[in-house]
Amino acid sequence: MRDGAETHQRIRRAALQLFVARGIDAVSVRDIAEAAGVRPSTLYVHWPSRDALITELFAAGYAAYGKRVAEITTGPAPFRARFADLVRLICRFESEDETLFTFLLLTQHRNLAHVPDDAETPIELIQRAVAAAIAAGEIPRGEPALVTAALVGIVLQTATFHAYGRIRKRMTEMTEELVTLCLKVLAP
Amino acid sequence: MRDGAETHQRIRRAALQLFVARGIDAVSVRDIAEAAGVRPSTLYVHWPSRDALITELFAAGYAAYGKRVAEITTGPAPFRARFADLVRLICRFESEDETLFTFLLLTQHRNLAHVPDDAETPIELIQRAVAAAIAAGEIPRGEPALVTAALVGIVLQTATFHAYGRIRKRMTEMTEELVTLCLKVLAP
DNA sequence: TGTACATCAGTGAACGCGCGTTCACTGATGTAC
DNA sequence: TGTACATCAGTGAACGCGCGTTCACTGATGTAC
Repeated sequence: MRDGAETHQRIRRAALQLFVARGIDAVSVRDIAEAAGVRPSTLYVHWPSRDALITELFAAGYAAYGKRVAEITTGPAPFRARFADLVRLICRFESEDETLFTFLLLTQHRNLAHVPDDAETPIELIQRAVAAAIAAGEIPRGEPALVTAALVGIVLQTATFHAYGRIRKRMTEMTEELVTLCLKVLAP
Repeated sequence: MRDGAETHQRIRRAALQLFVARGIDAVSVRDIAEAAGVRPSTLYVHWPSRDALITELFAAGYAAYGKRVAEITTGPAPFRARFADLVRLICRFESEDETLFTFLLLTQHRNLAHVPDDAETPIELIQRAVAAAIAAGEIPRGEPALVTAALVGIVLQTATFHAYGRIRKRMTEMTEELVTLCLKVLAP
């Protein structure tokens, strides 16, 4: 009955871990409360609803992530260098908080509707940078959306394989191999 | 009260469409029944449970798909030719039944646990072919799981973009551009 | 330092609701004679 | 062709359950004097 902020964090962590392990819909308020060592009603001291907790978890992770993606994609460096940095950022982000990254990765579709309209998605930022690089002749011609899908797909599918245990190596150990693979796609 | 087989199919179709549109967990037995024009209890004439319907939908699609993937990946042609054919197969499969393909694509994680153990997943088949091609010196050296993730990621992320309306072109219109992108990854 | 009070994180018991599911039943269709 | 019966896809009403959520209450902590 004392440190509300500490309890708040404990519930967030418990919820995140359960969501990643079982999928959001398979986790009840009672499950989260039990894992956090509180009673179900305590969640309503900190959030107005189960959904608000989910949205907060997603929005918080997504905001931090999107901001750093925006800084890199809109920078002044050549496109290939920027994209290589982006891959490194994603791998670092994954290693810093694997649970949060996996949560964002596996629940992106369900939650993207909650992202404010004015905040552009990382995908949109990347696609715009790809389109600009194609227009400037920096990288080979191609449908921008398709090239973006290919680049993003290489990285996210690897992260997915990693999340499901199909790849045991840590993302940070594969960073440069991923960069190489992406640069191959961008080769003339 | 007559043609059971026709009703069976109508329920399958209704369920598939709702699952793709809203996500499996957001669709109730009552929703499916209403969309199929029957009463909820009718579903239990055709399946023992809601879960059995889901598993059947997934297993049926997955079996047909997996079989064709197995034929191509284990064929005698050079690896690059086989993989190009695989990309063409996936694009054709997507066009033949977009709803079924999207269902398999978006629910793969949830459902892969239901696939019988002796049936190898398409991913495993592809990864084994990749590993063999690397060992034979057909394609550049690299971690087989990572190369597989890159190749699969290019195709599936494109399909995901398409499923979410980010790419308007049909998959069959992008087949050869996808093949080209994948072959770039496999370039020496 | 000791007492009285305010605050507010956390609780316990209960709520209404929609869910998946059951089962005795109906009645249209196919079959036998 | 007409009648009696068997089949079985589909129904209607009801079930128990677990869910998210509410709210009056508790009691440890911080503050005022």
